[in-house]
Amino acid sequence: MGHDLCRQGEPFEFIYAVRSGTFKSSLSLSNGHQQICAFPMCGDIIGMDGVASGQCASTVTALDDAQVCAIAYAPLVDLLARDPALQRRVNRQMGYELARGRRLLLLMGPFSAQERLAAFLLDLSQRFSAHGYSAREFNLRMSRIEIASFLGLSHETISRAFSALQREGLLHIDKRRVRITVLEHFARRFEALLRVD
Amino acid sequence: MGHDLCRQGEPFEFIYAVRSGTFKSSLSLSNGHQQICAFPMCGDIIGMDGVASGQCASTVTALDDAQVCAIAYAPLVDLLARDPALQRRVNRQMGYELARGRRLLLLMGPFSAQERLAAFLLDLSQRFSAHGYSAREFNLRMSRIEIASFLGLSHETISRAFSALQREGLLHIDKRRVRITVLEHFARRFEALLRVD
DNA sequence: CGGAAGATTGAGCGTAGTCAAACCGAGTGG
DNA sequence: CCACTCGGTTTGACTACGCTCAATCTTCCG
Repeated sequence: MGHDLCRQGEPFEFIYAVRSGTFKSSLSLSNGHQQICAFPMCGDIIGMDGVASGQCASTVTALDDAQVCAIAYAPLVDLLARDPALQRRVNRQMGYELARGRRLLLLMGPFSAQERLAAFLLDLSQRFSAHGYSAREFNLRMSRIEIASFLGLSHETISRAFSALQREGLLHIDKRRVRITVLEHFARRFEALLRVD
Repeated sequence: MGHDLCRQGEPFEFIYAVRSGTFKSSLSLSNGHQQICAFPMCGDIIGMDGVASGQCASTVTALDDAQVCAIAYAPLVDLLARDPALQRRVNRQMGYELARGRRLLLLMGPFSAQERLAAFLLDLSQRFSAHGYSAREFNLRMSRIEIASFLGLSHETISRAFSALQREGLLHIDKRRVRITVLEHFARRFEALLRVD
């Protein structure tokens, strides 16, 4: 918890398959600013973005107690050559990450603070439910500040957006506990955000 | 020119290596909004984001006369199994795309319109110069509206940002012709934007 | 108890969005 | 040749959303 799985700029050696827990991956710029660019969790692969440069492209920090499976990249490459099925799996995963990044980029465009936050919660909800947890009620592992950085907003705006969603009766928020009142309502209200075509 | 290389939702069959020309890849949402998420050009690989879902994840449109090398994906997979060097190359390219996406996401965060535009121009400049063209002077292949969509701004704001950069003497803009007055000044003024750590 | 970090809320301000008008160049057709 | 349209661009005026600064409150931990 709070520990770094890898740090931006370090030599790239491992990729990690997340088995449990939540992480944040962040980029820091030379001007001191820091931006969170993903919240990897169960089922995600961490570190693929270091393949190209040979350096870890981002710093990945655990937000809670987590378990990962570290996979040394160099042997993996050999293994891939001998196991086409595995290779296909790795390629698919990278394609998945790419597509997910695209979708996210989309969010940052012409959407209001409330819409961004709603889309973020919907995304979380879907990922939780894909792994057997409740889609309606869950604990956020990340602070308002981290959500803000991720969505390109200020943390005060995140706070206000939560309050606004609650005022509209769409969810109940208590600290980091989120309960979506009626998932169908919520999803219908914001479905256009993440659905393509 | 103006033709689609592939369309969002179509079965995924090919990836394309760009030999010349410029493209835009865009996502369209169910609410009708459209977002440009990349401007692939010479040296880039298009279509990797379809690997995971088996569908083209975005619509890719030529912005000028262009040449691409189409590579059928299914045979490529077999080939990769027999050619580890090529496989490594493909993985690197995907990692590169991933990292590039991350950097972009970063831009959408807490940066002003002028900074985003400048970063966009710097990125273009670097890509042009990497392929033997002038880093100081080039033609934009895309409209203000397309730049706006890409950067998550309105096209009027793009226009104003160009004017502002010109007023500051950093560049000269005439329709789609861009001349950066002193590349070093320009880069120093905005270097923090894309440089990590 | 005191200090620190997180969260919420308010007040004021500024940047960028929206709406609108005008201009320009390229096509098209009378 | 000129009139017309259409898409792209620029600029202005007004508005609004979100940022900044600030105060307050809670929780957590030393």
